[in-house]
This record gives sequence, C-alpha cells and structure tokens, in this order.
Amino acid sequence: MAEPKKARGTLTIYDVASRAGVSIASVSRVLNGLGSPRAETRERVMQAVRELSFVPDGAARALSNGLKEVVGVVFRRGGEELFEGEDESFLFIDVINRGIEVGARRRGFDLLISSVGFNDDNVAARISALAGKADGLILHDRMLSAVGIARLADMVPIVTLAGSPTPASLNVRCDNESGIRALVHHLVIEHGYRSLGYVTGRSDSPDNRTRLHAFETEAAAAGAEIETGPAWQGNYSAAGGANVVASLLDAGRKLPRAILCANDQTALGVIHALAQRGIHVPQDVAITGFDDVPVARHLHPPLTTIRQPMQELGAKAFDILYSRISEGGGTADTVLPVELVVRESCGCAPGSTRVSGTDLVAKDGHR
Amino acid sequence: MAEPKKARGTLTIYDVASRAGVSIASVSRVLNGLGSPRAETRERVMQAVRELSFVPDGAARALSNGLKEVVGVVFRRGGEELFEGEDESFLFIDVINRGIEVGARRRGFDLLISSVGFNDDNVAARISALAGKADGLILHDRMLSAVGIARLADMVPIVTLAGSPTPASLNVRCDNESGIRALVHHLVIEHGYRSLGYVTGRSDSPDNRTRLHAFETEAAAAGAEIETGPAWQGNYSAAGGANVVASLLDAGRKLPRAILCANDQTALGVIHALAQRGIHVPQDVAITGFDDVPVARHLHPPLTTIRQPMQELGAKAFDILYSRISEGGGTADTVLPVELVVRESCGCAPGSTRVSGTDLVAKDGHR
DNA sequence: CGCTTACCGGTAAGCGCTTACAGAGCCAGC
DNA sequence: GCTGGCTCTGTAAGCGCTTACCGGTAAGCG
Repeated sequence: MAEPKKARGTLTIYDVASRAGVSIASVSRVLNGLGSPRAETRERVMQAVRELSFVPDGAARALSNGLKEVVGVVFRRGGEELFEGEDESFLFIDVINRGIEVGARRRGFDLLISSVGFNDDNVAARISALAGKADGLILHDRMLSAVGIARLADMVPIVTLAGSPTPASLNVRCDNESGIRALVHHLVIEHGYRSLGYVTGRSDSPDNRTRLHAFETEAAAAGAEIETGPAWQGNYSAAGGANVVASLLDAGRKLPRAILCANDQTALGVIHALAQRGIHVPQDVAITGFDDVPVARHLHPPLTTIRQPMQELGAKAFDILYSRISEGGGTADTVLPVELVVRESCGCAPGSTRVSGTDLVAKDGHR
Repeated sequence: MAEPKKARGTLTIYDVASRAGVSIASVSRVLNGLGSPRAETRERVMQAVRELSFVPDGAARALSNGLKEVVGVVFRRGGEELFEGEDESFLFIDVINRGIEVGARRRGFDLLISSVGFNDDNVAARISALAGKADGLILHDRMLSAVGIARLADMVPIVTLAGSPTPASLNVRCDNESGIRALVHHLVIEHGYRSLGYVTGRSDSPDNRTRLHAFETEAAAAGAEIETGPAWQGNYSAAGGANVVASLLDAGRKLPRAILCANDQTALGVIHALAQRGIHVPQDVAITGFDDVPVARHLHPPLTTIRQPMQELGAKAFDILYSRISEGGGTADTVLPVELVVRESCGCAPGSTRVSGTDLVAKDGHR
C-alpha cells in the first residue's frame, strides 16, 4: 500500500542496551519499572535513554504484550447538504471525543480517530481496519447493523454511544425520556401551550426513536394536542429542520404553538426557516432543542434545550471499554442524567434557569 | 502499566492459512494484493478470511514493515479561565484536524489524537510516547521549544502548524500578513477610521507576532494612529479580549475607532465586554476578528474577519508529512492564502462581501 | 521428448519488544 | 569453608506479520 520500509535509522532497545553496557532485558525492565533493576543499573540505563532520546516502538511493544494502548473512535460526519451554520454540527461529537480522551489519558491510552461519511460504502471495512490498530472501539451514533457490530465485537471489545447494548457490545447513552418529559412539562404545564409538534431526527437513530416515543407518551399524559407524521421527519441537521418548516408552511398547515426539535441543529434550522417567513420565536411559536451545544446560547432567541453531559458520556464510555478490555467486565447499558436548560426560545424571559431533570443509575440491561 | 495479556483468543494469519489450506505467506500476499497469487488461491483465502472475519493485527504489520499508517496530532486545549462561549475555542483546532484526517484517509492513515493542557508538566514525555505509536507527528500551535522539536524530529518526521520551520521540521501556516493588511486597508481606506488598536494573542505564538508586526507596519503605511503596548495583551481567549477592554476602560483610556483582534475568540470577548459597558459595535467602535470560526457569523453584530482555509491547512500538513515519511522530502515552509470576510462588525451594512486577500505559493524557506 | 523459463507457493528469517527461565554473584549460617 | 537462598541480569523464545529466497510444477521450445 505504501512503500517506505525502515524509514529512519531506527534506534532500538539494543542501542540503548549496548550504550549502557547492559542487556536489552534490563533496559526493558527499567523502562517498564518492572522487576528489580538495581539503582545503579537503572541510572545507567536512564542515562543512555536520555542521551539517545530513545522512545520504544509502540508497535513492537503492542505486538509483544498484546496491548496497544489505543482506542478507536468512529463517528459520522458531513455528507448532508450544506446549510448556513451547519459546520457546527460536529461540535457535539467533538465534545464527546474530548471526554473519551480524558478517560483514555488516565490509562495511558490514545485515541485513534476515524470518521465516515453518511454514504461511504466501505464503512465496515474501514472500521475493521481500525479495529486491527486498536484495543477496543467506541462507535458514535448507529453506524453499523446489529450483525455488523456482532462481527466486529468478536475481534475487539465494542462500546456504542446512544445505541443499545447487544449481547456482544456495551452501550452508554443519556436519559432521553427524562429530557423530553422535562421539555413537555415545561411547555405544557408551565407555559400552558396546548399544541405541540416534534421534528424528528434520523429515523435510524435509537435516540430519535426514544425521544419521539417519549414525546408522544408525555404529551398525551399532559393532555396536549400533538402533530406528527411524515411531514415532521427531520434528520438531525439544520437543513432538515428548515425543510420541515418550509414544507409544512407551503402545504398551508397551521403550526402548533410549540415545536420540540430532535436536537439543537434541527432547532437552528427551524428557527432560521421561521424567521424567513416572518414568524416570531417565541411569540408565535416556541422552539426547543436537545443537546445544548455551545452555540445554543448564541442563537436568536437563545435556545431552551436539554443539556446532555457529553464530556462525561465520553469519559464513561472509555471507562467501560477499558474495564472490558482489561477484565472482560463492563456494564452493558449505562444511562446518564440530563438537565433542562431554560433560555428564551420557549417563551421565558431573559434570565435563565436550570433544572436537573433526572436521577440516574447505571443499570445493567443485559448480562 | 496495564496487565492484560493476550486478551482475546486472537485470530491469526495462521488460522486463516490452515483453514484455506495454504501457507501464511499466501494469505499475506492475498491480503496485500502483492505478488502473484492465482485467482483460485486468492478466492480460497478470501473465503477463509470472510468466514473467520479475520483482521490482521496492526501492530504486527507495523512492526514487520516499518509503517504504522498512523499520524499523531497534538494540540492544546482549555486551561484558561472559563468564559461564556469559551468552549467553542477548540473549533478552530477541530476543523484543522478534520482536514488532516481527510488527507490521511487518502493514504490509509488514521489519526492518533492527543491534547495537552496549557500547564501540563510532562508534555514532552507525552508527545514522545505518541511518537512511538505513530509514523510522524503534526503539532498544532507552538507547544515545544525549538530544541524540543529537534529532539523529537530525530525520532519521527514532524510538521508544525502556524509555527516556523526548523532544520529538522516542516511547517505549514496561513498568510497572516496579507490578512492583517486586508483588514487594515478595509478599516482605514474604505471606512476611513483613523485610529486603530490591536488586541494581541498569546505572546509565544509566532502567528501572533507576525500579525502584530504586520498590523504596525500596515497601519503606519496607511497613515493611521495606532494603540499598542502591554495594555493590549490578550491570549487568544475570549476572556483575554474582555480583560483588555475592561482594563482599558477602567484606566479611563479612550478607545480607538476600530479594534482588530488577534482571533475571533478574542473578538467575541471584546464585543461582549463592550456591550456590558454600553458601547455599540460598530457605531462606536468597529471590531474585527481573525480565523472566521463558524460562530463568527452568529455574533452580534456578525463578525468581519479573515478566513483561513483551516481544513485545507490540515490536509496540506498531512500531505507534507506524508511525503516526508515516504520519500524524506517535503516543503519546509508552506504558506496558504487567506480571505477577507466582510460582515457587519466593521461598520458595513448587512449583506456581506468576500474579497480574496492573497495569492499564495508554497515557498521553500529552508533547505 | 527433454530441457529451459515462468510462475506459484512454501519456508524461514526477521521487525523491536517483553518476559519466562536460568545463571551468576553474594551474603549468611552452619 | 561450604552450601542454601536471594537478588540481579542475561539468554532466548516468542508476539503476528511481511518478504527474500528457493524448490516444484507446468508450459514452451528445439
């Protein structure tokens, strides 16, 4: 695939050993703090290491002890039509990745990052290749079928984010139900809006299904009228949200008093489309998001949304993966709590409040 | 460091070979499309590979052919005091990383990501460890001294971003001079502002020094009065920008008619601080940024700034690193063009324009 | 029909490191 | 003074893969 071979005048453990006048075994022991190298020996070795500025080769090390100290992270990006501001959509992902990194760092692991487009064909192959370079994989979103995951899972441990656990893989997600419930409660009970709409996310997303279902249940419980159906199908992107509004309006449909959006990106698109039609948020229609991405507070009006502990989600995912890697354990399904963040797009006056929405426990779904 | 050893019932090339009834050499040849395996043999092997869902171990492969197909990326994050909206500061970095990834993907490389805090102590050690796991490194920002880079560079090829090339490392950056020049020209010549200020970035950043210098030169050439000095020292963060404004105002200093900020984050802070004192942008003071991060267009007022081709910067950095890895070549210093993006914070009316600011060539600084 | 020429495919030698195993000193105790 | 028991260090056997080298077989030619 690529031709270079023995690119540099590679410095090996042998060089260090001979310079320090000891055997490679001793060098290895010193480097790993193992065994019982005498202080004097240790010093000689460290000196040589310093003088040569030697760094052991990760591949050799990995091959030898079966641990690469690398965790692969796969996520989707781009691929949709562009939309003004769309470039921010990856924020969500990046914050989670940062969390993974924080967790990884604690164990001396590094992140091997790979993104796939929505319509890349060789996804499974790419992920497999990644698996070969890592000790375990964390998969964002749902990017592989259950069988795909199963196949992967018998090569390396897998943790999925916002998916659902399978017999072979673990999962970490946020408490979508509580989030939607808090939103509906706020809109219906506190603001008194009687009609609600819900712009969905990608239909193949488990998060999306959960949220939609929670929306329907909760709205019914609160006694609000709801609008759903294919016309309300979004795809987590701003463009998707804008489309829904545009087609609804073009079809002459009357909008409900409040619209919940599957995520903040969607809300961004919806607000934008509404503004273009001269419809005021929140005076005419109240809007809410989900995620609380950093830009949410800069929108006009500032977005009322559900904050997911994204960074913590990532860190947790790593921890779980790590325990799977090292002891074969790991909680099958972990649910993290979310918070309602009230800003102005729901109709509240400037001056935000925050309400903790859910109490969480790591629950053990499978096994 | 970590105990697991031979975590899984590892599937090896031997398993595939025996299942297909051939030697491991043939399996390897088939997998790498090399040599001349006969169609029938190839098919038998592929069949076995599929049945076992075998994936060759990256470490073994790397060890054997001296190529890990991994590029390490190191950048700084956080560490500064928090500021509302600050969490977006990493956007810039992430877009560049995305660019690197795009370049890497073309060559079958993956990104090994590692971030360091501003006051982590063991930075050099961490980067060294990364170097051991990668074929080359791309360093954001300036995070190592010249000697640090030199030391690293004789372990693996190094490309720095927005730094300067050293005898041992390559560099890629944007055309800061042209950007500042375009900004000053726009403010002084087109808007007629006679007094300018410049809120700087971190003092140890080469980009910052270049921009400041260009600012002074250009403003003088345009015949504008300028304000500089320690009171104008920012640090690329929103908090830094806000501080500068606050202390200037607290000291009773009169602000210049237009303030250029070292980057968009800084501008965000400046605008925020100004708003708190009831000073209007751009009516009282015009503000410009640098970078054109995605949020720039969502600020109030939308920010006039310089767009850097961030993704392209990343892709370019990878390409250069790759050529260094594979052929030992690589351009020492590559300069990418920037564009002036006119929005409203400079005083222009809604309805933006864009002016290409510079024509670029990859120039060969050293060697 | 025998020998050359290709072409395949197998054998085995590493790649740089970790670690089990065993050898070499050394001290203490008898 | 010898031996048992420690501690420290060296030797060597892999880890899973790539690939140089070589032998075997089939096809081509005189």
